[in-house]
Amino acid sequence: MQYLTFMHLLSDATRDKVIKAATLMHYQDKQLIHSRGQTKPGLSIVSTGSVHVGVGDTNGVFVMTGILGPGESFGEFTLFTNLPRTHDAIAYGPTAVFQIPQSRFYPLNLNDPEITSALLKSSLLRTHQLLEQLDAIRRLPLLERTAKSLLSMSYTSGNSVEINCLQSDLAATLGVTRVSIGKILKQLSREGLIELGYRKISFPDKAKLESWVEEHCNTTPLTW
Amino acid sequence: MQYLTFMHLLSDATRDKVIKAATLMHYQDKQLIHSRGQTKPGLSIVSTGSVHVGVGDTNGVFVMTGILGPGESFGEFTLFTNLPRTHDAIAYGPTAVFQIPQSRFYPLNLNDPEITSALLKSSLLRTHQLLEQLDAIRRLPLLERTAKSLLSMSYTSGNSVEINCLQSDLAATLGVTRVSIGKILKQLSREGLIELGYRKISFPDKAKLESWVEEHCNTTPLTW
DNA sequence: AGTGAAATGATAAATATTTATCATTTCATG
DNA sequence: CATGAAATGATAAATATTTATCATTTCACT
Repeated sequence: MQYLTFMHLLSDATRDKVIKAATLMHYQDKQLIHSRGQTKPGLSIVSTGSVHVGVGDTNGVFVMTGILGPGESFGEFTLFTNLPRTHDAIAYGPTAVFQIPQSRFYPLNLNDPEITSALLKSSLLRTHQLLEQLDAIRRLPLLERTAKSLLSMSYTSGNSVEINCLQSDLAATLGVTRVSIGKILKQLSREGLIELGYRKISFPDKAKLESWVEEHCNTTPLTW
Repeated sequence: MQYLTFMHLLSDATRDKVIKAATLMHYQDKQLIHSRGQTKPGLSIVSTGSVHVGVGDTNGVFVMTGILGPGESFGEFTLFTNLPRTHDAIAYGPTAVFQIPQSRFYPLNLNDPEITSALLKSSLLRTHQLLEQLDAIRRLPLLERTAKSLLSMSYTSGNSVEINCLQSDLAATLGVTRVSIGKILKQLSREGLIELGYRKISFPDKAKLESWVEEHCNTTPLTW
């Protein structure tokens, strides 16, 4: 999947042109890259590290809508609609991002149809993933959804045996309350699928969790 | 928003070329246009009528992911990835669809960068709508979510003052039961925001519905 | 080591949603 | 224009989730 990002869809020559047109910006962990309401359009591409995209709600909880890795782009929508940004983008860990303001993107795009084509493909893939996510929300009970989500988070955070996350953040991401998540997590830990810690959740037997998710979430081959 | 479909994003000249390259196919109500798993790629564009896109689940319930109206395209994913189709497409009412098989789409696309560009824009809009939907599921109660969803469906099905859809389909689309949707719809109709009919929901005062949604859903255009 | 804010654990009452069932309405059909 | 399948309306009991509270644990910081 990682090779189907915007950057990986470009030829070497075009990728070079894109990088030349960009300014490489560095961000520290938790540093804000873009925030809601900003009006300066531009294309951003993750170079190294990872970017969390979401919205900080009224209570200050960050509701995440996506995690972007190297090669993945964001900001396309503002670029093509000139509407203000309404998502926050935050660096997760030390992160570098290629920034291309609109003025520099236009000539680049006009001279190279490959860019539009790559943006189209990555947008179609993103749409596809979002459809899958929606599908999970509509068909799976909270227990299953939580397990699936935790597993997916374990992958995106370096495939480690534990993830650092607050139960309240997890609740916000899944769109339920902390109480509900608490019950679900206790249930999952009773089944030996996870272990609960302070500010972290660990996976004592990842293979077991994987097969549990496989079995209970009816992971339909909407993916490939 | 309602005129930002693939076809509406094209210039007259290019639109003519697209139509010339296409075969106009006619479908009866409920007739299958494409089904999940099919491998023959091609671009489809709704000419008249409406197309329901979704997945029939194990119980035979059709979980809808979108309603497409005149000018809207589907099948782009297969076209650009050569992967089997991930969704079923079903005609809702008498429907005509422009069909362009891959072999005829390629030369068309190569000679006219406008086509890729229009596909990109409509794909970005679709992604945008899906993000909004996800966000709505996570933060809005069912009443608000339903109103918002209905409004959005009215746009995607040609901005008409009524949409043709079963309450059970709507329920599956929102991921709740028909009983819940029934209660919510009654509530909305009591407030004069919608009118319930047999196999349809109409909007007697769209401006009122729009402002209600605006007010209650804290509707902000979401963007990456 | 002690302290305090932040996070987790736990509980009960209030709401919301589902499940299960049956009555009523609609409309295509014969 | 009568009929019956499909869709909608309606209800009660069972579950699930939220809201509101308070207790306990953890860990960074004195």
